[in-house]
Amino acid sequence: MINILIVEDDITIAEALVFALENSGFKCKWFTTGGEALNHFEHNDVDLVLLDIGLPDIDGFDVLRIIRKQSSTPVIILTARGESEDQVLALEGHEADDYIVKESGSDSPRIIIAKIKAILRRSKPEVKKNNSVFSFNEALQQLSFRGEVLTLTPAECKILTHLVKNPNRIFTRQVLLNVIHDGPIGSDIATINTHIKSIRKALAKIEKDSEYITTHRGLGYSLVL
Amino acid sequence: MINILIVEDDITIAEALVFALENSGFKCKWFTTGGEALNHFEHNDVDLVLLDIGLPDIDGFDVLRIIRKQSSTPVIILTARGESEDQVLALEGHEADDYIVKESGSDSPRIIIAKIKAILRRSKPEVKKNNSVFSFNEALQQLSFRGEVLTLTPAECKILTHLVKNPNRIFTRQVLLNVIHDGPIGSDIATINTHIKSIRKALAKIEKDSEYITTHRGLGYSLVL
DNA sequence: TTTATAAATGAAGATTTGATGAAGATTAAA
DNA sequence: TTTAATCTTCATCAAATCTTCATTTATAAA
Repeated sequence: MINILIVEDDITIAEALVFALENSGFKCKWFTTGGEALNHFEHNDVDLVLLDIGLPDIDGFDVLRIIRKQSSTPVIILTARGESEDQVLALEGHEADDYIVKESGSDSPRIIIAKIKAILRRSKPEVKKNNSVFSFNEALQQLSFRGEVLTLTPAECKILTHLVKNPNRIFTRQVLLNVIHDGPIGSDIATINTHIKSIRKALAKIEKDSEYITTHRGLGYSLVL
Repeated sequence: MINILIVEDDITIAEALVFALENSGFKCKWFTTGGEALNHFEHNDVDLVLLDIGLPDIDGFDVLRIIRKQSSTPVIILTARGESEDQVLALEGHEADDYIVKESGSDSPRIIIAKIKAILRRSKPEVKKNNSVFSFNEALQQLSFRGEVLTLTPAECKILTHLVKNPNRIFTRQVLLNVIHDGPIGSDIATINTHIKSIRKALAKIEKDSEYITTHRGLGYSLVL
């Protein structure tokens, strides 16, 4: 689930954005003032910010600066057509990741979504997750726990990655088995027990008695975060 | 030194770009055809590509696809005003990092440079650093390791060059096979095992037990720097 | 508390994957 | 054409990993 924070005081534009983004599977939070937006940003998990420059209370660039002080979350500036100076300022100031010119054209939402995807692709996943205990290095396909790289076998890594990406959800052994094997290969369900054991052992090597992986008797396993 | 590869058949635009970029401290290589550009890309250290879509020989998107096959080097699409479809295509296809609309306005170069800086900031900095262990002599097409020239066969050199240019990333044997062969020639995947063996042997001749090339069981190989 | 069931554990066997060395095939050079 | 270099294939070995299973421990219900 990717969370997008929208800061925009024009209701028409904001609602169009929210509509388009939620249709594309993003989760949106929309605020009309910089103050509310900053408050939300500081207390929630935000993956990307769409920021209008002309806000009623604070200057958009100040919002950007305050965000940058505490995080490297990608910020895309929303700017009205022709405000070229703003664009250059935001990008040159080593602050914004991109800008989008607000247009009424029908392609506009598609371009915005495409840009968001392009930027999220670039931004490092472990930076995005603020206080995450687990982090995943996409390039090396490595999971880290409390900053330390876990030495896991491929099957163990697949299981734990799945749990990390879907925390606080119970998965049956059958589902976890499917996570390991692409096809419908029939292995004994109990295999998962052994894998879970190994994963717990790997976690314990870094932090003893960490009970991140919970057993749900008769159901399966979950990762509590 | 940041190397930028420009692919643009319009001489006026290209020269303006080169002028602006070199004035900002970037080093530019300019080609008018996709073929020449790809050839240069495959044999040199390129940090970012500015790619025009309307090329005389190959379609710009094909160039982009071929680049993506072998590397994650940032690519910015250059597009003429109004070609909105192109923009969406390039970004949605999970390929380009951004696009720029070519304009004659005086702000245009400033925006381009600002965008380049913004993207380079996002793209992994570790790719550029720590490369003192390996160095590439462009003129002689030779790789050196700890100052000593490596005696490698062409295939081995291509593989290792690719790993050196993209360190700390896992490449499947299939991808590394594509690096050797331009076309889709079908060789046994296991061939790569043998090449890797030879490369390791060549490295060991200079530094024993250097574990630069890591095996990722079930996935592929990576170069750790 | 007792009992039945589920899960944890440890170890052994089966399977998969990669490393290695050598031989054959292909290509390029003399 | 001959020769040398290089690429590819293949068989074998070693190691990592996956799976199974018997045993012990924990849990929940009667």
